[in-house]
Amino acid sequence: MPTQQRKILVTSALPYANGAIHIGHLVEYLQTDIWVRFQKLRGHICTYVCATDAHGTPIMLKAREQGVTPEALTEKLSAEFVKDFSDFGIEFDNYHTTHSAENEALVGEIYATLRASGDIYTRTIEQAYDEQEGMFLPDRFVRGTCPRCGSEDQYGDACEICGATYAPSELLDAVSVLSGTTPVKRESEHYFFKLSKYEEHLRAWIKDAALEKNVVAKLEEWFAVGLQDWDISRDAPYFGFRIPGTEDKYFYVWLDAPVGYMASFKNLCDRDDNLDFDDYWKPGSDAELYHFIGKDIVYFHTLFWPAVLRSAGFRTPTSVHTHGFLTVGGKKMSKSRGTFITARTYLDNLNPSYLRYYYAAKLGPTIDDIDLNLDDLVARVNSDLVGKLINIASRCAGFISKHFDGQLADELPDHALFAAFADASESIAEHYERREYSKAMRQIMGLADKANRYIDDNKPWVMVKDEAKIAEVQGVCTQGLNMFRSLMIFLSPVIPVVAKDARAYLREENWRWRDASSPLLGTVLPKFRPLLTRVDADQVQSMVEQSRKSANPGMGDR
RNA sequence: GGUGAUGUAGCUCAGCUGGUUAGAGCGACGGACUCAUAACCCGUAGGUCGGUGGUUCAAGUCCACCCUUCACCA
Repeated sequence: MPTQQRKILVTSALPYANGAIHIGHLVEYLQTDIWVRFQKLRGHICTYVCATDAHGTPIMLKAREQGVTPEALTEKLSAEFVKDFSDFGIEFDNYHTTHSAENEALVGEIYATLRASGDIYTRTIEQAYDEQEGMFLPDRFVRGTCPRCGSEDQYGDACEICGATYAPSELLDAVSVLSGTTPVKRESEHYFFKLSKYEEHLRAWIKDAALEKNVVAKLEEWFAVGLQDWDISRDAPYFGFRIPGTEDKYFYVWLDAPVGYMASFKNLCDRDDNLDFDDYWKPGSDAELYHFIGKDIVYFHTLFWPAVLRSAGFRTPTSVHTHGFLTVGGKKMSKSRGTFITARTYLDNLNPSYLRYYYAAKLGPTIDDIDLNLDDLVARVNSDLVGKLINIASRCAGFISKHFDGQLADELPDHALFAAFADASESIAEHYERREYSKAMRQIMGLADKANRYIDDNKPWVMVKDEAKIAEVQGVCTQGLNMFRSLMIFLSPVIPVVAKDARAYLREENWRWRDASSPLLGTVLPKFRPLLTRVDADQVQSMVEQSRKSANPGMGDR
């Protein structure tokens, strides 16, 4: 049992407002949501905040392309994000945006402190400039021929064919993606953050944070090369916050994005009397702070962010939890294969509980990629969730309602068996705590097998025909339903909606983790209704078809 | 290209610091049961642990090279 109540602040990476949420994004939000729900179930004070990442050149250009303001674009997408997340049962305590008053104030405050500490300096750099559009071009907005292998139409930062990295100016026949004109080199003054100054602090922090070993290995590489100072400014036109004291310089989106974590929390604190911003963010805070992220943004969260926090006089994160990418059928998500599945397309076809369970069954604490195999999803959900777990309740419920007016026995016939479930609770909790969800799921399903075996061994359908043994049927089914109940409590962070329905069936108000260790007795239960239906492979197929069509709208025309 | 990962039964994955006949779940096959959303229970088969070479009394487990897949290179 938890010895004392912890204060925990958790974040997921902020979704970037230039496209829809897809099943790859969901790995992270589901991983985080499960962890947060688990902590709350354990009785800790756990706060989960997120926000829309609303700034930067891609958003500015996308808005321009659609003929709307960036504010309007990001607000529209934010609303979609919120709906998608909520329909997947992802329960934020607050969802905000980086384009907010709180964020602007915090970024300004942090910048002022950084400057005062002497951690900011300016330097003139040369960059690709589009004269027709009148703006500097991010590397990705310049395309041309790779100087090494000669592949055409490559991005300005790296060649997708041979993997070479270079500056946009090295590309042959470079053109601006925006205007199609040839970019010129132009000088501009940029603001830099002295990251190199924090190398020692970062090394110490990395040790304390106990980062995953592959993450540490990657960081070691970066240290070996030497930390470069960080360019935190961009020239106008740019959608973001203007740097105080300048006319046409803006904070780079990656500076204000992580500050968005703080801003979202601040926004929540302002209307929740039980939460105090400083209590969580001042140095020496006794609260825990965790960022869940994907492995693509390790750099920003394990180097820049802790260094900026340190320089700005805030506490640093307790740890950063990094996950891998999602592949579908062993390959990258692909629009033409129909495996680029948006959250909405999934929801239009399948129950979110399926995906929540499937991800949980595959997730561990490492940065390894996880694979979504659609046939495997069908098999696994049907077998584990419906075939064994819910089946326990389903096969006991009928006897209880038919022969005992729905009433559970007052005593369990097999205390030792129930104790085995209670005893497993700490080990399962440990797995959740360490984000070893796949291990937790395996252990839970092992117990489900045990429960089914118990029912099979005791054969209530045989006893029920024998007058002398009919009382035993009530006991056996009460035992069965209690095992089911404990397992549903263990699984409630993963499949909250199913758990809620199960709880309603059992006529209980709410569940805490420790409730799994004490049986429910004597209650009169309502008629049992199926808690989850099997996945139909046809539904999966139609989801894939739909994804393929919406990704290639013209293909059906011919 | 450099760096770091990854590759174990049809599928999805466990295998800690090298040590008896390599494990699980699902699927397949056989049997049993009929309470349950054709679910559940018992049993069987199935792997030269990516490849080659090496270190060792002993290697999925260490080393080298090659191949697959993936990420990072700010």
